[in-house]
Parts: sequence; structure tokens; C-alpha cells
Amino acid sequence: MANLTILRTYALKDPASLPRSILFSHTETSLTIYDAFPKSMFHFLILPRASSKPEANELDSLRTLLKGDKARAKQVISALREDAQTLRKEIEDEMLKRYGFKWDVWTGFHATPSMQHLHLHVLSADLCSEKMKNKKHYNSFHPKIGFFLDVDEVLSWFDAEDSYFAAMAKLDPKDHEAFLKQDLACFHCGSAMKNMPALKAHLQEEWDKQAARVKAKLERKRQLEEKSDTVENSDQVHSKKQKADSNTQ
DNA sequence: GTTCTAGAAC
DNA sequence: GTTCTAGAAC
Repeated sequence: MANLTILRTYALKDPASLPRSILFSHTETSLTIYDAFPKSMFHFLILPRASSKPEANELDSLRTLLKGDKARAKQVISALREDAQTLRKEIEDEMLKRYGFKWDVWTGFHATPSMQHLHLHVLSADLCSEKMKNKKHYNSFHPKIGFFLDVDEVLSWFDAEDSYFAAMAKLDPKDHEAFLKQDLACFHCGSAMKNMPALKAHLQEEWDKQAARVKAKLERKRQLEEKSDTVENSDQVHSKKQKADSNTQ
């Protein structure tokens, strides 16, 4: 049985004491760690640091955070979002370096997470991974099902009416667990998948197609730029020649 | 969160 | 007979 409070212990520790194999980076207020069971090609968690047990209790989950002071909750979530945007750029650099193109990065919370301590998932939009093993794993990250809550959506609750905020902030596990049992459907094209092996093969095909499509587009763009550079250069040579000609006239 | 495995599904 | 899912884990 995995340790369900491991993230809480990280959040309370001095980041310098965490091994590099776990910790990716940190700031004054947050830690970015590698997800131990990545469900996409890139998958990180960003957690708010805690300096005391009471503070860690407040940060136990999205539900407990939203139950407390609203301004404080908004500040914590906004700070995590900021860190996620920085991380996203780093992921995109790595995508380019490793695969020659970049694709979407999702940033969101699980409505009812199984591990304690608030954590923001930052993962590439492919859901292609060895560790993606069952329906619950997949549906918990499917962007349209409702279990995975985009950070911007959560932040939008703060600007809505109080009654709406209260309704969303409940995050009752009973309401969300049904989402995880929904039939398997591809998040790219929506087609129904009869089981996990079929879904995984299909997701890999979708990613391969996307890679080929984006790379072909990049290549066309590169060739166009090369062509226009050549034209520009020859224009310059041409105009210089004209200038030289006019000088001699 | 994972591992294990009984029995359903094919 | 093999693949796959889904619930228990003392």
C-alpha cells in the first residue's frame, strides 16, 4: 500500500532534503515533483509548501482549502497556476528537444484525489504512458468528463455568485466517483473504446498522427521562410544592381 | 495511489 | 484458453 500522506511530508520538509529523483524544482511557496506514476509522457505535481501542521491541514485538499478563507484560497491557487505556467514552458522546451514539436499541456486538480495534500497536476495532453492501466486512471484525466478540473475553471468559481461557488466547492466524492466509471472514449475524437488495451493503442495512434501533422506543417513553414529569404536576398542584390546601374547612368 | 487475482467477457 | 476488469487488501 502506497503512502497516502507522502505529499504532506514533502510539503513540510526543507526542499534541499528531497532527492533530485523526486524534486524537479521549488520556490519559496511551492514544490514541483515528478509524478511517481506518470499518466502522460510528461507529468508533474505542483504542491504548496506548508510551514506548520495547521497550515498543512488547511492545504489537505481542494475541498478543505475552499472551505476556509476565500481570499487565501484564491491566492494559493493563483500562485500554483503561475508556477504551472513556468513549468509548462519548460515542458514545451523539452518536447521540442526530444520530439521536435510541442503539444498541449493540461493543468488541473482531481475533484476528489486519493492522496492527501493539495496538488496541481501538470501533464502533457497525450495520456500515453506505461502507468496508464485502468479506466479510473484514464477518466480521472479526461479533460471533458468533469473529474479533472482545469485550474482556470476552479479560479472562475471565485468570480461567480456565492451560491455557485458553494455548490462547486462542495466537491462531494459521491458526485464525482460516477465520472470515473464512465465508458471509455478517446479524448481526441470521442470514439468509444471497448477496453483499455484498445484505448491505449488508439491514443498512441492519435499522438503519432498529431506528431506527423504538426511536423509536416512546421516543415512547410520552414520551406516557405527559406524561399522568402532567398527572394528577399535576390531582391536586395537586384536593387543594389539597379542602384549601381543608375549610378553609372 | 498499487498489487493481486477471481471470475466475467470474449 | 486467454484477456480483461474490478474489488479487496487483516
